Amino acid sequence: MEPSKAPKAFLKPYNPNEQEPRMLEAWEKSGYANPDKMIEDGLTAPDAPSYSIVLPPPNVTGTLHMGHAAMLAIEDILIRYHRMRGYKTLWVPGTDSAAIATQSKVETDIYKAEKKTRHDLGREELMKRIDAFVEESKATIINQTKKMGSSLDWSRYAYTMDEKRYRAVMEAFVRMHDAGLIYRGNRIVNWDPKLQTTVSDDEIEYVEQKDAFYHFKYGPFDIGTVRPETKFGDKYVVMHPDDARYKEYTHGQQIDLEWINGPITATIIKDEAADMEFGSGVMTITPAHSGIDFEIAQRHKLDVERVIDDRGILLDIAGEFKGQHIKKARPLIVEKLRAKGLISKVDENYVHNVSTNSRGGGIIEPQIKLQWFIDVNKAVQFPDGKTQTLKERMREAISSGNTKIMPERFEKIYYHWIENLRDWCISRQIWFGHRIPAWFKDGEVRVSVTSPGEGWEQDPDTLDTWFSSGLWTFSTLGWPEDTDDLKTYHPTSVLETGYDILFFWVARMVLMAGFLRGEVPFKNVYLHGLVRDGQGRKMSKSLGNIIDPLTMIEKYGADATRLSLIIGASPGNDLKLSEDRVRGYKHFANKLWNITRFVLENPHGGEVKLNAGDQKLVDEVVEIAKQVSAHIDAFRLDLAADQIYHFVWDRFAAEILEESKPIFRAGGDPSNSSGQAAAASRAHALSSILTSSLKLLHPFMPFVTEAIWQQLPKKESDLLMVAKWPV
RNA sequence: GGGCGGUUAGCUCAGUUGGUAGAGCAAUCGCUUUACACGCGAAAGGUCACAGGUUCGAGUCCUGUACCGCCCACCA
Repeated sequence: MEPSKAPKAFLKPYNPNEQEPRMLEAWEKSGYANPDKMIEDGLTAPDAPSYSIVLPPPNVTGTLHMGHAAMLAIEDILIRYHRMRGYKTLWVPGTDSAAIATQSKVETDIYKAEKKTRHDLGREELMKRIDAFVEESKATIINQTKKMGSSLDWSRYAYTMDEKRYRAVMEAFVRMHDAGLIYRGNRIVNWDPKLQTTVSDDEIEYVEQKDAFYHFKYGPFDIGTVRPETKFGDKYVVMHPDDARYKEYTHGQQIDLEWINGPITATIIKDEAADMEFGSGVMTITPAHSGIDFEIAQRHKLDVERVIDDRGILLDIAGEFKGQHIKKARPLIVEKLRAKGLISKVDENYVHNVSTNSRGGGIIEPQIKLQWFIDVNKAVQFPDGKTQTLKERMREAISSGNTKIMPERFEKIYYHWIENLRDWCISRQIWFGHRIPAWFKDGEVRVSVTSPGEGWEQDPDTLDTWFSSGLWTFSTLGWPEDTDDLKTYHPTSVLETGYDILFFWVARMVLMAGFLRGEVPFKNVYLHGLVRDGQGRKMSKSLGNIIDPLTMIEKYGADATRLSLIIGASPGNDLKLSEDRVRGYKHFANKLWNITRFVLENPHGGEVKLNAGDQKLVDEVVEIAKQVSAHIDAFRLDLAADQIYHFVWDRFAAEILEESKPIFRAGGDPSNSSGQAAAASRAHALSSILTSSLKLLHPFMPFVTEAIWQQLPKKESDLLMVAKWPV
C-alpha cells in the first residue's frame, strides 16, 4: 500500500480538545478581531463599509449558559461572515454589572457566611466585597466566552461600571434632566418591601394566587377586596356616573357609616374607572397603595393617606392594628369585621394576580415616593431637530423602517408595549450601581456630573440598571466623546438578543440613542428564541435539566455545540436542545476532517485546466455559496447551515468523492494518458470544492475548518478567518 | 380580558411566492468497500391537530374549533 500523502494529523479522528486551544491562540495572536489591524495588514479596505455588533453583555454574576452560547454562536457567524466578505467588522465585548442581581447575590453570600446584613457592613465595605466578587466572576465569563470561538475585539472590552461607561451614564442623566425629560416627583411606584427598593413596571411579574375575596358592608354599599388590611383609610366610595343602580347618590355626597375602627364619613365619587360589570359596581379606594386608586384620587383632588410603611407594617391610621405586619394583621382585621357584622360574603378560592419583583424580590406594595422619573410623554427637541416625545420617537424608529425587527411579528408587540408605557421610574435604593448625579443642600436640588461644591450631599440612590444598558451601543464606542469608532460603527448593524428582553433593553436603547445621538442604535434587531431542554422545559438548576455549554464543548467540541444551537433554530422560536443533537454535529466535524484526508491523498500538481464536467462541479459550489449568503443576509442562519451541511455530506462526500475513486484509480495507470489528465482535473476540482466548503463552513464551525486550513499545503491566506468569502 | 406562537415520521424540527411530503437523532436489516464504524448501503416509518371554504390542485391561502406554550393588562 502506498503511504498516505496527507499530513499525519488526518490519520486519527478529529479531536476538538487538541485543536481548539491552538486555533484560539492563533486567532488571538493575529489580532484580526480588531478591524484596525485588518486594515493595517491590508486585509480590509480602509473605505470598506462597516459592520458592527455590540455584544449584549452577560451579567457578571453568572457563568455561561446555553442562552449565551446561542447568542455567541449567532453573532460570531454574522461577524465572521462579514469579515470574510471584506466589511470593516467590529464585535464589541462587555459585561454587565446587573445591579440588583449582583448585590442580592453578594448580600446573600455574606449573610450565609457571616450572618451580617449590608447595614452591618456599611455602604463602602459592601461595595468592596461586590467589586471583589465581580472581578472574579468577570474572569470566568470572559474565559468561557472565548472558548466558544467568539471573535470579539477584546481591545475594546467594556464593563457597565468602568470609568468611561460611568461617565457616559452621568452625562446622559444630566442632559436628559436639563432637557426636562428627567424629573423628580412624588408618584406611586412599585415598592419591594423585601429588597427595600423601587422596581420598574417591566420587572414586575404577575403570579397567580388564591386568596379569600371578602364582601364588606360599607354603609349601604357592598364592596369587595382581597386586601382588608388596606381598607382603614378608605373614605371615598367610587361608582360609575352612568350606573343606574346608584343614580340616587350624587358626586360629593357624604354618608355616615360604621367601619373597622368606628364611625366614619364617606364621600361619594363618580368616576368612569369604576367597572359596572364587576361585583356591585361600587368600590372604595386606597390611593396610597394602588395605582388606579391614586389616579382617581388625583383626578378629584382627594386626600391620600398612607396605611402601610416601607416594611409592610401598619401605620397609625390602623388604630389598634398599628405596628402589626400586614400578613399577620389580615385575619385579625377580618375577624373584627365579622364580629361587627360587616362581612356579607366570602369567596374562599378567589384566583387573582399578585405582582412580584421578578429579580428575586418580594411581593410588590405600591407606595407613593419621591423618585426620579423619565417623562415619556413630554415633547422635547431631539439632536436631529425634531420635536417629539420619547414615546413617539420609539414608535418612529421602527415604523420608519430605520430599525427592522426580525421576526416581524415582534414589531406589533413592541408597539403595544409603547402604548401602555408610563413614566419610567429610574431611581433605586440599592447601593451597587451608578449613583444619581443629583446633589442636595438645605432643601435645594442640583443635577450635575460633579459636586456643586462644599456641603452638597449626593443622592444616595442609584440608577435602574437598564438606564445604563440603554446607552450601551454608543457608550461602548466612546460616547460622549466624538470618537472615530462612533462615526464608523454607530448605528450598529444588528442587535442580536433573546426576545425576552425586547422591552427591557431594545426599547430603551432606541430611546436613549434617539435622544442623545439623534439616531437609531441599530439597523436590525434579530431576536432569537430561548434554549430549552429536550422536552421544552426551561433549563433550571431545580429541574436538574441544565445542559452546560462547557461540558458540551469538552465532550463534542465548540463547533458541534455551535451547530446544534443554529440548525433547527428558526428566528424567534424556542429551541429544544438535547445532547444527541450535539453529538450528531461532532460527527459532521469528523466527516469534514476525513473528506480533507481523501482530497489531500490525491494531490493535484500545479495549474490544471478543468474539464467540462469538473468545471460544472466547481460551479455547483458557487451556486451553493450564493444561496448560503442569501440565507445569512436574511438572518436564516439555520437554513444556511443546513444547506452547507447537506452539500458537504450528501453531495461532496457521498457522491463527488465516490465518483472520484475510479477516476483516480484509472489515473494511476502510467500508460493511460487520458486517464491521468482526467485525474489531474478532478484532483484540482476537489481541492477547489474543499477550499470553498471550508470557507462557507468557517463562520459556523470556525475551529475544525481553521484546523484543516492550517494543514493545507497551499492556501491564499495564513488564516481561514481572514480568507475571502467565495462569492 | 386582549394579543402572539405552536400542533408535519417514535423524538427534535425544515418546508421560502400553493403543484401528489423532507432532514437529523432513534429504531430495523446488511456491510473490517483502502477518506471516515464519529462510517457505508438498504428498507421502514406521516389521512401534515380537527372541521369547513377558496382553487384544476393546500402542510402552504381564508373562516372556525380544540389542545399546548408565551406575552401583555392598575378589575377593586
